Amino acid sequence: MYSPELIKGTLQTIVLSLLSENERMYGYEITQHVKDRTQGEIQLTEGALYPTLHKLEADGLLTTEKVSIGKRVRKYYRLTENGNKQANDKVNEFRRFSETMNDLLNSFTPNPELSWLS
Amino acid sequence: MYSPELIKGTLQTIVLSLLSENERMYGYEITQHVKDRTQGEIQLTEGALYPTLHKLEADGLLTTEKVSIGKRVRKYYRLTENGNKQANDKVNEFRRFSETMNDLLNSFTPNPELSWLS
DNA sequence: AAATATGCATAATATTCTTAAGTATAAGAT
DNA sequence: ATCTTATACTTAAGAATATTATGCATATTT
Repeated sequence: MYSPELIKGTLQTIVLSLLSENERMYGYEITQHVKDRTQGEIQLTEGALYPTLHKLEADGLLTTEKVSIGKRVRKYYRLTENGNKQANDKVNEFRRFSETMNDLLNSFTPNPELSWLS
Repeated sequence: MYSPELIKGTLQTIVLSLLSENERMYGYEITQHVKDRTQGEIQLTEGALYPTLHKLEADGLLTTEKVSIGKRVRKYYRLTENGNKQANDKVNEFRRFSETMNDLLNSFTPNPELSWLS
């Protein structure tokens, strides 16, 4: 697992991009999808995911539909047009950001013994 | 500029990696260095940077020395041994994370018109 | 029958950042 | 000379976002 600070700020990007590939998904499905696709390296917690989904819905980027599965109710999320635009923007931004960061860290070579260490 | 959430959690990584390349640096120098090297795409704010430097020092990852420049006092930061280890760890972690994320977003192709949009 | 998996929600807390204000010296422009 | 911008550090208030924990309930596996 990655230290949690790193994942911060990428949750919306992850959710929107997954919903761009899949017509509709529900919360639990999203957590499993991410876990599987990252070999367990990114595990979304419910306490972070659900509030985020609610916020994206409130912002008009997602719509919901409830579907009964037996006695349980599943809540599916689907992108709006605006949500799709945001998905494009967010994913592109992350890719640019990750390049910028890697450039910035590029001159860095792990060195266990720097001469000037105190 | 990137949306601030994205940069969250990378500040320590940035600071530690820069101090791994440069024997010692002071706060303002770090902000300028990052700004220059990222073409202004990442601009550290003082309100974020200085508390972080103080925390890293409190955690024993950095040491400080004050140097008088005329009437002003400049505070230089330098890695400790532990700080250097953390620098290695943090940079490696970010690189892995950025790969994981890019894999996760990989199947994503920007598409302005998904058939199922609501 | 018990344990695990599925499924959603929210409150309390912690972390980390933004924004803003305060303080002060140095350098460049008008 | 004076004003503006750059240099340089600090801290407080507030916002945003996540962690941790709790609660509730059904379904499946052992």
